[in-house]
Amino acid sequence: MTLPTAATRAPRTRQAHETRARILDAAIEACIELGYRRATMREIARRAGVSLGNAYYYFPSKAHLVQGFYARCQHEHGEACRAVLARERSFRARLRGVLHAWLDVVDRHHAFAGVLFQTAADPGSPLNPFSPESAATRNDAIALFGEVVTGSDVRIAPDIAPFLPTLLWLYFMGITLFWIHDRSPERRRTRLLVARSAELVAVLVGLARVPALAPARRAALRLLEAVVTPSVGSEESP
Amino acid sequence: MTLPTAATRAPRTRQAHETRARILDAAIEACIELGYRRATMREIARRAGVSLGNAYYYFPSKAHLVQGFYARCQHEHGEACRAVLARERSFRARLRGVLHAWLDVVDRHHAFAGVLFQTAADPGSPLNPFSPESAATRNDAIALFGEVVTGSDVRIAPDIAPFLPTLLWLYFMGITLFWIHDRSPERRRTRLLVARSAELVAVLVGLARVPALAPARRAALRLLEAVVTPSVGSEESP
DNA sequence: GTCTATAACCGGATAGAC
DNA sequence: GTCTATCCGGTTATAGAC
Repeated sequence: MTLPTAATRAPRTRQAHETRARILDAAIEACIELGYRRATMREIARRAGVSLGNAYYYFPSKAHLVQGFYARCQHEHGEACRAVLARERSFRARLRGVLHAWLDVVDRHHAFAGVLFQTAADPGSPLNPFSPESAATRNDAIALFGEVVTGSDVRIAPDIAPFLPTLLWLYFMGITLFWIHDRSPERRRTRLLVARSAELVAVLVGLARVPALAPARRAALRLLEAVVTPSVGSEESP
Repeated sequence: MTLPTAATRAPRTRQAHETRARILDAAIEACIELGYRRATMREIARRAGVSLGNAYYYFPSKAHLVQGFYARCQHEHGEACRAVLARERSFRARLRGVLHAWLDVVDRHHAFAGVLFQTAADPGSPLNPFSPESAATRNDAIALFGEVVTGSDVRIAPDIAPFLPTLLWLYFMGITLFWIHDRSPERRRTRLLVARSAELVAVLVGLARVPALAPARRAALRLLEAVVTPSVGSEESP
């Protein structure tokens, strides 16, 4: 999470690197403690023991600063998934496990996730999951869903296979979107959505190999070819 | 588009109503002309010939002001759809037509749609399509998709039918999200997405009635029951 | 009680000195 | 690389006019 990003100034000296890390840590801490709004740039700078201007020297905007927080969550998620993927063999269980692990990581930050997502929704923002700036992060996530598939016991229709990791990642984005808007106690609705939609996805992936469903598969493939570029090195397109 | 909303102060006198309309018109004009960012509240107030504070008397935030713009687009879309729905009978053509009509209406505003959407993405924003404040707007849109279904020649599986309008509306939201991020010339990718995904949706709706697919339909229904409240008076839930 | 205005406040972002 | 001073725009407080 202290890794320099294309969009932020890479520290040249050892001391600079530490300053940058201190600012980022202060930002994450302040966000958790105060929420996004009250974690003002001034407050973050104060906690880091630097001036406001100095914080902006390292991070061109508040959004860039928050990107570090997201990266940390994704890192934690990756760790949590290792156990799941080592344990489960069925596609459905692997998919469910990975999604629930995500909720386990992010749920305690639900309160300010909305504002965070708001920043991410701007096509011009570096936090935007479709942006070039977040390509590395995105590809890691897509690769994770690749593992969900390859390590499992399902047989995938070969023409669908190259699109599946990206598709699952898009599905994951959808779940996250639902979670952000979920106001049920402890986000139980999202948990329910995960359980039931993972079930459905598993059924659909199985059905894709049934010969009688060729017309539907053809329609789906034509859609995918038009709009999703296949893995690996994959990337959602617009 | 000058209709008072729950979230904005309803004008009591005739003169107040005109002032409110003037502010809204100025806002829309400024947004189109200058883009969202440069359409500052001060500039909008200046164009409307009122003070800054007065603008805030009628619209509690810039987001509320922009909601009027969205409402105008939706109104235009409704008009454009009348011709489509009168002309087309096939489900696929009706769906495609309604979606293309939407793109026809909004595409010229693509440049600042991103920032607009950013406001809409905040769960706390009145522009948020899932918010209580936008229930009226949302229900109108869902009703439109109800018309797409009922006026068409398809037979819908009866257990799916009550969910279909809301599902199509969610699909429509997804298309809009894609459009916002679409950087291809003239948003051709979105047009392609509409054509191919409408095809797929039509095929799937047809398949829902095939008896051999009962397991998939059951999984889908369990998902819908958990997470989507059925029409009419429908509302996506969280 | 309904409307309008002026003067702040606050926080993200920038300029430019050291 | 670090600072101070400043800009700019969304938002709020509040006083007065109808």
